[in-house]
Amino acid sequence: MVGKRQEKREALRRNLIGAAAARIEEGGLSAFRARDVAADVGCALGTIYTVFQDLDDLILQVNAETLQDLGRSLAPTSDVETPKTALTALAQGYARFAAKNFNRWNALFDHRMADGGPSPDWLLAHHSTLLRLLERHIAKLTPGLAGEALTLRARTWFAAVHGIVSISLQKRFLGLPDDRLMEELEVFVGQVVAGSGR
Amino acid sequence: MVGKRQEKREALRRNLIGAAAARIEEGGLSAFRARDVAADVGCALGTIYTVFQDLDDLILQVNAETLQDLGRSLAPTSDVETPKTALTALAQGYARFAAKNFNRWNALFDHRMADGGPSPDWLLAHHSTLLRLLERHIAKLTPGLAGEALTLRARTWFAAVHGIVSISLQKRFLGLPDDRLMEELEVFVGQVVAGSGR
DNA sequence: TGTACATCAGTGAACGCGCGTTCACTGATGTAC
DNA sequence: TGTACATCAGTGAACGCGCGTTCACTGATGTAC
Repeated sequence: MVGKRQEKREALRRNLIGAAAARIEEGGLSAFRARDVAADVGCALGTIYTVFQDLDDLILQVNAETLQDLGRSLAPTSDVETPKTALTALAQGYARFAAKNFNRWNALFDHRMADGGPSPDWLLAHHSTLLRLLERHIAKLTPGLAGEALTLRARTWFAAVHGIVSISLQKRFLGLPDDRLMEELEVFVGQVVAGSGR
Repeated sequence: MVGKRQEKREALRRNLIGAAAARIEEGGLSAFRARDVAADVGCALGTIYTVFQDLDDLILQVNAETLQDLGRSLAPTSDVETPKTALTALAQGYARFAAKNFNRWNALFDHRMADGGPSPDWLLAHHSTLLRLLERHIAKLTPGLAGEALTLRARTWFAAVHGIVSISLQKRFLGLPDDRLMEELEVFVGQVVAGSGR
């Protein structure tokens, strides 16, 4: 049976990604070690390198999964709502996901390619998918906007919300208090929506 | 002369911070090495540790300087302008500073305390000073807002602008194209200002 | 079904390098008389 | 002003550790006949 080997391989791969995700969530990217993942999965250190090119590769796989999880947790934003309701729900859903999966979510932004180059295309595609969730509602809000300009506006919108969530959650310096975050997001979205009607 | 020793000491300290800032600006925090700084200044490796507690300490000093530079470059925002003009100028000024001092600016947010703890108070104080630049104009915009609530709103405002600038400049994934950043900031500030009039 | 051989997933000790930090030392600067 | 001594800034070779990655090996799985 040829398929059995492949099945085992695939299971190993999933286990490694799962263990890596758990480790990243536990201690953040900076405390992430190949040896820990191997120990968690119960395989030899070298085994990781028979499945992934290097540690960076493994981290990218984890990030891809995180993006998919994020997408799933934002999905129930249907068309029937007003743009304001929908955009508020998306912003707050993003904040909730970030808070619940803090270190994995951070890894999305902390991780830099070893050569300093851009992320691989397949990862960028995940991002675009998520941005399209926003575009729908922003288009309703500002009917004149379409194509390139709409995509750009969605990016700006995401970036602003991300900034608010990000500064709030890494309490390092000027963090917003946690309990106020949801409130601030609602006010913020309300302001931008109110100011967009032209 | 006792003062002469202290003078030399102070000069060495400034040289080290200057060289460190240059190195950070050149290659980013992740490529920052004690040996490089020592070589640039022309002193021994160990000398760094006679002036600073450890490398972290030196990095914090560089960050403090960066914050001061940022403050200076934003300062010419006088009271006579409308809130919209002033807030647009501040947002675009922030973007300009970030673009010109990209790696030093990044270091402000990339750097984590070794023990995972918060930044020292004297560094937080620098942040607060900068936030006060915003408060002035936001207060004019929304007269009902004061005290704690005003500070919070200023933080949210800063975080949103920071997010837009940050996602744009680290081109990694969904970066806004550089030349559109200033434009997007203007539109964005316009929207929030328009939506704040209550 | 059984035997001999080939392939390849998985192993883990060892390599190699980078780099922050230390510490015994030295030479310059300051003090006492 | 000059000499002897004390202090302390500055030195840089060496330490120590962490950790990603490799590679010669082994044992399990699959194939041929």
